Parts: sequence; structure tokens; C-alpha cells
Amino acid sequence: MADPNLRSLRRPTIRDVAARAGVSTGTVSRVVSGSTRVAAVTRQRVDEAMAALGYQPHAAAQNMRTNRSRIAGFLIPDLTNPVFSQVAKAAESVLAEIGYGLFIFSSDRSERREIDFIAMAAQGRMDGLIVSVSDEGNERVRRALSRVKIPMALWDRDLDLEADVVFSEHARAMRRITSHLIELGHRRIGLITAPTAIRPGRERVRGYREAMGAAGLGPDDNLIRCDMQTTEYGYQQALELLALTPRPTAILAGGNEILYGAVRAVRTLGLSIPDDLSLVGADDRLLSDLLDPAVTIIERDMREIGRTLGAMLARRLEGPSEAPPRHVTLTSEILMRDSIAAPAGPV
Amino acid sequence: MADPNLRSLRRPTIRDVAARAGVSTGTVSRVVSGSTRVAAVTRQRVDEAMAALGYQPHAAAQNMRTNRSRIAGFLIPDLTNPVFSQVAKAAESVLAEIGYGLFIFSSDRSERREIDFIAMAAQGRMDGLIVSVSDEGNERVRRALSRVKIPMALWDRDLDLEADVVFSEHARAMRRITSHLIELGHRRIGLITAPTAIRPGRERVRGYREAMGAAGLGPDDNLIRCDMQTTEYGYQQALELLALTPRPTAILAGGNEILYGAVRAVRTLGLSIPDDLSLVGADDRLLSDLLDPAVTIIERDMREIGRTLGAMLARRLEGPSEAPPRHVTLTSEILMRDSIAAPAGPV
DNA sequence: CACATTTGTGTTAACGTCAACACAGCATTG
DNA sequence: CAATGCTGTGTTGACGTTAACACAAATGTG
Repeated sequence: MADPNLRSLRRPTIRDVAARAGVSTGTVSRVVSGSTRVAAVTRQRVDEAMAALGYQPHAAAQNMRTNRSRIAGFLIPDLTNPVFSQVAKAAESVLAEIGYGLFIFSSDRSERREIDFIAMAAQGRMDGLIVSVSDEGNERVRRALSRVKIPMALWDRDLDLEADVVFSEHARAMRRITSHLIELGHRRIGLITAPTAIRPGRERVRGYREAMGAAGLGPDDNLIRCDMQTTEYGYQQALELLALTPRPTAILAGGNEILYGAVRAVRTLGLSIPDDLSLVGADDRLLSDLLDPAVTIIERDMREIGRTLGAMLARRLEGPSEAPPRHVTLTSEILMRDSIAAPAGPV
Repeated sequence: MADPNLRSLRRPTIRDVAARAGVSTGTVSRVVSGSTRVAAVTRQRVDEAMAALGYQPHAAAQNMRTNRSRIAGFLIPDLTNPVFSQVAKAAESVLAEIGYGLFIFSSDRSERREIDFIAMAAQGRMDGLIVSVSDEGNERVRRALSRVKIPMALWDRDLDLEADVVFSEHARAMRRITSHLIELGHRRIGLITAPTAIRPGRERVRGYREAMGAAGLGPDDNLIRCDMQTTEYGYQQALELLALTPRPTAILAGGNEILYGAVRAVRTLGLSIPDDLSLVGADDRLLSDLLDPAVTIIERDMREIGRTLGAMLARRLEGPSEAPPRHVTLTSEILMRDSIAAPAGPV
């Protein structure tokens, strides 16, 4: 009667298992880790003892002894944005295959929270890191990252760090769709996108400028809005762009949140797409599909991005992590739908 | 020249800091934990030594010694569903306030992955758990949870466990909107929602049945579709419902993913809302806002849910966790918009 | 059959931290 | 001024695990 009570009082350790199975702690450890050879009979006795006691290895003790946590971290700006959650989910499942958990951390674009998370990594809570910082120019965050001595994979950020990198090809897709609009006859094309403080914003603006320049359309900075990537910003800036005279005949919404805002602005003004305005979105499959007409978008394969990030990190977590940094650029596609057309009126 | 190299070879420990500051390891530990009193001069000397060496406490060693990880876990079915990511984000920020990290784990509705995650909790990797299992009937998962001896908060699941609980009031909202449709003249109302293996599905079906029964409309099980909560299922079942004769004049899409599928089905069939069909959705703010006409939805405050879950867990993580389980039910609201109207034709 | 190799297991000493204990020095009190 | 309490710090021994080492027994080799 006292026995089971005593047993449940304290969680069983490897020593309790060893005693019950009549073997040494070393042998139990070998059974738990499964790496070295153990006689079949012994293994079974130990397994039985573990089951009987409800033994669970103490993760912290293992981590301390082996200096590994079997956890990777993923730093993202905002968990509720499908772009991030889809990538994170794909990376998570790749890492799960090699027995790693993925600690996804949403910084809400706060420097404080980003640095807190990086500190957790520096304290040995994670063996590797996937990173998408909210501001490439933040030197404090960059320095914190540079001090963390674990393998790292960067996603779509230009940081001077010893790390693998996955880029998306924003500029090329933006150049192509802008050229396409110009061919249709558009001359005044607005662009709303993420800040140039992060690579996606920078690249999208670059692609747009290149296409405009190649068509001999002088740069009109008033048509470029790139300060924030929020729905509210997309809404405000779309309203402002559509209040200009002459009014732009097309708007490129570079980013899913911005697209949502732009659509709302179009609805507010009662404009008809594509007759009054051609609209292009990005990184959204849900809304762009279901709106009427469906919206032309620049699309990336989020699962491919996540899998690539996960695989890059997995390679360094498993093997020796000495290989030189890898650098992958994944393409974006343009999904042509009915939200773009030649501009109305005299060209 | 040799000194800095030697130093960077191995990460500094509390002993290195103690030696450099000329104090004992105990004192350094006191400075790190910040709990006990340390003389101001001493504290400063230790802080300087830590900064100079780039010391970071070794999390695994702390965890092992204190038997706490300062990490909570959140088990959800699918990270990419905004319902879950919004709740998780709110819970994360509440727990961050008390210095806890939140390990969000997306099971993809796989028993295997759910049990793996629960095992991680059982191994001491987490001090507390927020749980939304994908199938309440899964006894293996329930048993695994019951063996984890850490504070738990359940979200919208009916499990016989010693845990705090946060419920949403699905049935009442569903009853009200169904009654409202009946008052408008609808007689054949389809319902597509989550499986009754989880509480939200069960409750929604119950509310619907109660309203239909109260109006003397005999239960027609053919109008109830509750096997999965996916976009594809919503699409298929909406198509099937709309192929019945007589055709339902209203459809309740209980769940955001199902709503997306239902909207697609409506588009496929070229039906007009609300003239040909009244449509009600749930748990979606993005699409229902931007569609034309905007869709009436049953809405929950996801941030409130997340904050409540986080606060409940925080209370047990901070103080003594002996208090009896708490049980909170949060209301749902109905957001009336233009997707519902009286049915066309002879009533 | 002597010797080398392989296989399986026990022993032991850390890993880095913190909590309990001890105690010196100083302030406070009657 | 002796007795008492308080503050601040040093000492020490786990916490639960694994890796290195040692070695006995079993197997293979010439």
C-alpha cells in the first residue's frame, strides 16, 4: 500500500528503472537512447520496468548532459499572417522527421521580443534557428544573432551573418507583372508594399522601378507607398492613390495584408474591377480566389519555402555543420485572373 | 592573445563569472536570479564580469536544478487556421508577461503527433499546457494527458481531466441565428459544421436542432453535414445540399474553412446571395467582410479566448496550483449583414 | 587450443546550476 | 556592553543523465 504511493510521490529516475530491471543505469540509458547495442532480453526487461514505473526521461537532464535540446526555433514577425504560419508549418513537419520540435515565436515586430527570443536560443534552449527579423536595419538584433553560436537559416532577409539563406524572387515577378500592365496600356501604376527595411519590400520596389524605367516611364515616387505591411496601411494608401489626379489605372498590392486593405478601399469608393481599376495582389490564395472577379496575384509556394528552410537547418543539425553557407532563391509565379484589363478611356 | 581564444572555445559558466568578479558561484547565481538581496557594489562587479565574458545562463542546467522550464505548451490542430493562430498569439502574449515562452505545436490532427507532443510535456520540457485536441473520443490521447502532472487549460473540449476550461457558447448563437432564419420564412436550412467528435461541432448541431424543433420543424438529418472541418468538405457538402429537392433556402456554414468552401460552391453554381440562398458563416472576419454582399457570421473574440486561456494557466504557473478547476464560458456574437433575407418564391 | 576480436554490461565522473546551510560582520536593543 | 537580529556572502552537495573506460564472456581465427 505504501509502495505505490511512494512511487508516485517522485517521478521515477533512470536509477529506479535500473533497480527494478536489475541492470545498471548505463544499460537503461543505452536502451533509452537506442544507439548502442543491448541484448534483446535485457532491452525487454528494461522496457517492462520503464512501462511499469511510467518512466519518462528528464529532458533537462538529457539536455544538460548532451548539450543539445532537440528543439529548433523559428522567429517570425506575426503568427496570424498565413504567409508565416504556412511556412512555419512546413518547416515544422520537416524538422519533426528528424525528431526535432520547432518553437515558433511571433515577435509582433517588437525589438524587445526578438531579442528576448534570441537570448533564449543563446541560453541553449535551441540547437538551431530559422529567422525572419522584422527590420534588417536593427543593429542590436543583428548583433544578438551574430553571438548565437548555433546553425541558422535566414528567410528573405539580407543580414551579414554566417547562415544559410532562402530568398524569394520578388523583383522578377514584380517586373513582369508591371511590364504586362504597361503593355495593356497602363501608364500610371501605383505600388503599395512592405517597407524597404526588409528585402521583400526592397525587391518589389526595385522590380517595379525597373519595369517602369524600361518602358521610359519616369519614376513617380508619389505612386510608390512602402512604409508598412498592414491592412490599414493598404486601405489608407489605396484611398490616397485613388484620389490623385490623374488617377492611377492600376494598383499593385505587394503583400496579402495590403491586398485586403486595397480591396476594402476599392469597395469604399465603389470602383469596379477591372473596368475602373486593375488590381494585382500577392501571397494570398483565399480572398483572391473567392472575390468576383478573382484577383491576379503574385504567388509563392509557402510550403516549398518552409520545407527548404527546414531541410537546410536539418542538414546542419544532423551532420557536421561546417559546410559553407547555402543560398537558395525560389521563384514566384503570376496567377493571371480577371482583375486586370486595359485601362478605360483615351490612352 | 591566447586568452580570448581560450575563452571563446567554451561557453563561460557561472564559475568563470565568479572567478572574474572575485565572488563565489552562489553570489553570481543570486545576481542572475535576482531574487535574494545582493550588495549594490557586488551586483555591479558581477554584472560587469557577465558582460565582459558574454555569459548566458545555461537553460538546461537551470531547468534541471529548479525542475522548471519556464515554457508552456499549446497543442492545436492546425496552425494555419486563423482561429487557432489568433488564440495562440493572444495566449502567447499573456504568458510572455510572466516570463514564460509558449511552445505552439500544430498536430495536423494526427494522433501520433499529439501524443509525441504530450510526451515532450511529460518529460519536463513544459511547466503547463493549453490543449485543444482534434478528437475528444481518442482515449489514448486522453490517457496521455491525464498522466502529465502539470497544470492544464482546455480549450473548447470536453475531456474528463483535472484542468481549467474555456468554452465558447456555440449552441446559443446557432439557436438564435437559426430561429432568425425561420422567422424570415426559411423552412429548409442546411448546416455544415465540424464533427460531433469535438464540442464545437456537437454544440452547433444541438443549437440548430433546438431551434428547428422549437419551430415545429421535424429534424431532417439529411440537412446536417458534420464530418470534417475543411474547405474541401464545405465545398462538397454545400454542392450536395444545394442539389437536394426541394433545395434548402439557407445554409449555415459553422466554421471558417467550411465557409470558404461553401462560398466557392455558391460561385460554382452561379447562385446569387441572398436572393437564391441565405448564407451564414462563422469565425471569419476577413472574407466575410470583403465579399459582396458581406456575409452574416457567428463571431467569437479570439483574443479574449487566448487571453483567458493564458491567464488561467499563468495563475497556476505563478502561484500554488491547487485551486479547484475553473470553468469559463465566453459568448459568441452574431454579426448581421446582407447575406440573409427572406426566401424567394411561395413560402 | 592459444590468442584476438566482438559483444554486452557495470562503474564512475562529470555537465552547470541553485538551495540549504553556515557564518562573519555590522547594527540594534535593553 | 552582552545579547540579538539582520545582511550579505562562501561552501557544498545534489538534480538525472550520459560518455568514457574497464572488463568479463562469448565468438572467431590460425
